[in-house]
Amino acid sequence: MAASIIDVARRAEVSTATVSRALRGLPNVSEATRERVLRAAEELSYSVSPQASSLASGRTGMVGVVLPFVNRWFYSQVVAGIDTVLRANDLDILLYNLGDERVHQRFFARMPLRRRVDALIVLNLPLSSGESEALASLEVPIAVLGTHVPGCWHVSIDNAEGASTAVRHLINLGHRRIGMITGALGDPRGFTTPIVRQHAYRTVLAQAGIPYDPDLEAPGHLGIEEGASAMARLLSLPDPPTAVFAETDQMAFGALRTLSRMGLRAPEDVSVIGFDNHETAELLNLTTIGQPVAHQGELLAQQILDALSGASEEPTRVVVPTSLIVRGTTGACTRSTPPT
Amino acid sequence: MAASIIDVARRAEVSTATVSRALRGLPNVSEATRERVLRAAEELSYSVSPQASSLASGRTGMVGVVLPFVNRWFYSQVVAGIDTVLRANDLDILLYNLGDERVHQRFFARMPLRRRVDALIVLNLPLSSGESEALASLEVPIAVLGTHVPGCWHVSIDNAEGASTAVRHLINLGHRRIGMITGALGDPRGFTTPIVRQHAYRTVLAQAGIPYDPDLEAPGHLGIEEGASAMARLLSLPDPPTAVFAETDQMAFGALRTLSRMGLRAPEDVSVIGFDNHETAELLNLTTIGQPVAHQGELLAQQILDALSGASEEPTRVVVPTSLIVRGTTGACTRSTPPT
DNA sequence: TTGTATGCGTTATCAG
DNA sequence: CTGATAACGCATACAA
Repeated sequence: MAASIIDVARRAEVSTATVSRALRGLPNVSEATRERVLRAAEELSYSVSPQASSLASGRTGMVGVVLPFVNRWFYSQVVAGIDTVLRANDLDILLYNLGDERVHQRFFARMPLRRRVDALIVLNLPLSSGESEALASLEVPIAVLGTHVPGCWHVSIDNAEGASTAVRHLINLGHRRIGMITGALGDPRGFTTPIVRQHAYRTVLAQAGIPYDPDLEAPGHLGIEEGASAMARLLSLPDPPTAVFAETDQMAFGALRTLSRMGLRAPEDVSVIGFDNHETAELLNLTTIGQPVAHQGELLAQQILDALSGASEEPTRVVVPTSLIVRGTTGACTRSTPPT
Repeated sequence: MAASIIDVARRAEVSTATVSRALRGLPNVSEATRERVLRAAEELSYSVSPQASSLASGRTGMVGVVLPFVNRWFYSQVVAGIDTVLRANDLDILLYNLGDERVHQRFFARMPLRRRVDALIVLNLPLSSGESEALASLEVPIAVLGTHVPGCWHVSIDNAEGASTAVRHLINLGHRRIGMITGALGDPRGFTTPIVRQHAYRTVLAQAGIPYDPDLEAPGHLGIEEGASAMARLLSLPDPPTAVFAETDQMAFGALRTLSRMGLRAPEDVSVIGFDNHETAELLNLTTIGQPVAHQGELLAQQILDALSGASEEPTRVVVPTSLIVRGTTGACTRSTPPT
């Protein structure tokens, strides 16, 4: 049996209260007794029971991290960022991977982290209002990545800005016939990012006086395969685009694969730009919109720390900048546009 | 304040013991009272306090997952596999990312999951004997991926077999001058996988009667960049290899990049084979040795369930098969070998 | 089948 | 600065 606080108290010849204080570094303990307690604890290789401690103090020392896909590059990167900061403050991560729709349902039905965590970090999950309320009912600070939820701390990138930059980059290169490979627009859970990026695409084209052509929007549903087939569809148009903006790098990868399989090259035949700066983007020399991924995780964790320490009363919102990363898949338009 | 078991007991007009039994589905409760209890709990939106429950029962409902890098494809994939199985059994994942050496040290110094978890899953972490003992002292079932630890459950692939298959594939294609890009051999923590794969490479060459040439072994230290420079070194040899086995797909990616930047092609100029079947391997058409990644996570989780349920007394070991996945980067040797 | 009573290991509130 | 003691919320052995 592991030693308990009582054993330590006996050995140090003090009360359990004093042991508790000494071990937690509270101020009102004389150096002499603190020494004695620490030694006794050491000798018994004592460690506090988190459960008992939580039960008595109300704090759990754990932060729940809820996300849709642990196994995707973006999310695993964010988790790593969160971990860095939380670990340094002795907070543990309780992971909830809600990729599967049924798991998602079950999660909100049973609320397994009720009373389990001191705070919550939610990554890019579209939440119904009922679900938001359910989370709020946990009465712990919540930091959200992506979607904004009232009363929550918030970190995100400016998707409209990033997407606009991407499309403008293509326009600046002389392209006028610009396609977009969109993704996850039809997902029943209603992720908002795809919508925002698509809207920016349309807006920038309109601002540039380029007429809207629905054929140039190829829905892809995320994923490499989907990006590939979307690109194939664009290329089969009577008047195919000279440049393509893919909503995510993943889809851009698929687009590039289609190009190379058809014997076409980027940017000579078609310029391609993605979004995310996925780790593979550099490998494939893909021009893209970069966002600091792990850093967003660190920011979320920092917000949690602020909330927990009471350093900041009001939840803050921080928008991190994206940046255009020009690599080899975008170039000047060489084909002329058709007559309007 | 959240409702406690006492509130439920009062409302259902039974004792707290009965509430506890009814809620956990224990057999010796009449249907009528169970109904009443469930209803009362529902009306009060009651949920048990995990801390109190743990304290009283000794079980925590959590499994610790300790790994070196959450943000790498391989590990995030394994975690997803683990999550699938554990989640289905209402076990939570407590994540410990020990990538940083200092974090690693601190982890073993403080053993933060002592009393926190019912079981432990360790992914590919090379452990000193002291560290193994420290984990064993937690007195919970442990499942280990990769390295074998006495007394622990165990899942792994046959690295020697896989690497041998890779090298034999090249030999069968007529290659005799075969290089290897090795990785992480010098890591102070002493991962064993690199050593095993390298050993297999040497053994197979010897068996084929191909003389050993140390120049053909290019240390790369994992990572795309390292793979790229390792390949550059191999190509700069007076008598460069006609085929290269990269210890991991990541390093193979770097090798491919070097080739394409130098205007060379795979397999026409140099055949390249990797190991892992990383998600990007298909995209780059890389021939590789595939291993079921998420599945290994599921197996680990299943072992933990077996251990926890007492279904199996003795820890089991399972070795999952690898498979040669032939894609486009390996082909018949066209260049003749030099005179021995 | 149900209730009673005790223990689980701390923290925190008082009093000293 | 230190000690006694009441929570904390539940599980379980035992009794009924």
